[in-house]
Amino acid sequence: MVTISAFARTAALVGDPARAGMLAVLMDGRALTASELARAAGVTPQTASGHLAQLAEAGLLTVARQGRHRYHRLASPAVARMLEGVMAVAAGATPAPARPSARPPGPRDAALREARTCYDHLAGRLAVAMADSLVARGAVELGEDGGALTPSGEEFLRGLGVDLAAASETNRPRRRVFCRPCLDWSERRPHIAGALGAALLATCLDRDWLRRSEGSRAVAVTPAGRLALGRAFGYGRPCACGDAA
Amino acid sequence: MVTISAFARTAALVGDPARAGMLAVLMDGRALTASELARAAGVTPQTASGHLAQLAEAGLLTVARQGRHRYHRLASPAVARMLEGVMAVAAGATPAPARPSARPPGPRDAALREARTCYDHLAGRLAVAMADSLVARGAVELGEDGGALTPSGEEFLRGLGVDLAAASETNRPRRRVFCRPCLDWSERRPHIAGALGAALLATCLDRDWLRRSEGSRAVAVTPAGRLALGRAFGYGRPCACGDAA
DNA sequence: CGCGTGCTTCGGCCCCGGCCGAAACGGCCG
DNA sequence: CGGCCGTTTCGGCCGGGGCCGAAGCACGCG
Repeated sequence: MVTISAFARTAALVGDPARAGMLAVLMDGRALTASELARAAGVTPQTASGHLAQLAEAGLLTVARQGRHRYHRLASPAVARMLEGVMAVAAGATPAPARPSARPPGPRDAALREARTCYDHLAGRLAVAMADSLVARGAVELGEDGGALTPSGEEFLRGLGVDLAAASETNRPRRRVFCRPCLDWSERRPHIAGALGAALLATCLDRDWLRRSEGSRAVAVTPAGRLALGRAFGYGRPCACGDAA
Repeated sequence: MVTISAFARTAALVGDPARAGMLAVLMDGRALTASELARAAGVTPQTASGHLAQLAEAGLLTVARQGRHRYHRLASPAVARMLEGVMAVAAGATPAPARPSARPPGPRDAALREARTCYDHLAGRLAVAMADSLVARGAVELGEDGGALTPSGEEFLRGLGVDLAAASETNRPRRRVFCRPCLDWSERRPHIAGALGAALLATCLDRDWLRRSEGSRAVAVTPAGRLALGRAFGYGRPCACGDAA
């Protein structure tokens, strides 16, 4: 039985601005050092240290000591899902009441909105466009609570070089159960998460269609990627994805 | 773009013990009055009123005025999913460090562990047994991130009188996308949520196999239910479900 | 071996936010 | 109309917890 106090404690850990900032940065699935996280959260190292100790103690983070650095990462996909859930609610909640002090979207934010990693899969305009394209061609079916890869989708993705067998291995079940919608907080529309989303991202990185940026969750589309993603998903064409959908 | 502050604010709303208690009670999907929620959270009505105002303002709750009562309920399935996510992390996090002051499981807790509602579907030992049985007979496939109803499962459930067409209507997509695992925080094993889970609960209530208890999330198994659920899912038999699975 | 660096611990400050008592508001009933 | 009850608003109290400066460890390197 989960006590109310443990329940509240877990949420409260996410509810502090400094800790929330750290967790948001860790959402891309990478492991970061305490100092990097301190900078990301805008606090001094000693404050960050306290926060990280709490998060680790509660099982939200795992730490790996390596030399004199300590690398922190999200402890499990369950933690990432929880954070996604909070983000989805936060996105749908207050439609920006009045915060003109918040910086207007800068160039770096633009890159993030275009394409970024979200724990272990892609997010941003590119990811939403891919999801739209896959749904439009009948390759996947997406609901609010789950999704499925159709036989024709299986064939299509195999043709693209996506390693579906490896994707299945990371999950128990046999087929069609590794597809899950994840509400994109910049686009406010779903993209594909789960093992299938991870496999898609892995494929894009393997084939050098996308490259991670240093020190950011943004990913850049290479020229080869622009060609391949354009052909496969209509990415980059004026209006392949339905704005009115 | 979801700002870090909105993200943290949302989590912080869940992170207060009094609000967490209210939200946990509302997880069964029912609408409750402010006084009921105050009692559930163990605070005075005026304190509860403040909390409820915050939750409504942030879009976590919707309120419906009815006479001199105000009924509060979770604003959307997204909110329920977020709370589920937090519960799952809280359950996996601290394996009861040392809290002997917490009451030992009483008879009421026993009923809750046996069978209860979880937003719009079943949870507890019964729900886990149903999920196990459905997986064992190949009716559904459950992964960590999603699930699917197989054709044979579709037939089996239709034979039980589950209204799959109505279940589909509540979700956009055409088929097989309304099945989702939900980690049971008393059993620590997955049960079936999503539209399919809701349809199963609706069927059990319709056929009077289960009855809601007044003022609690617990549900009671009727004699007819014991028979029907035993036949359909092996519920009640000594070891029909695999403990070693 | 001693310095620099990454990280943690300790102590004290201070503010945010939850809590309740008292009182006002509004619908309902007798 | 008067009393009642569910709910809200206001004001003041108070405690938990975040924050930082300073100091203490641990690790690696020259």
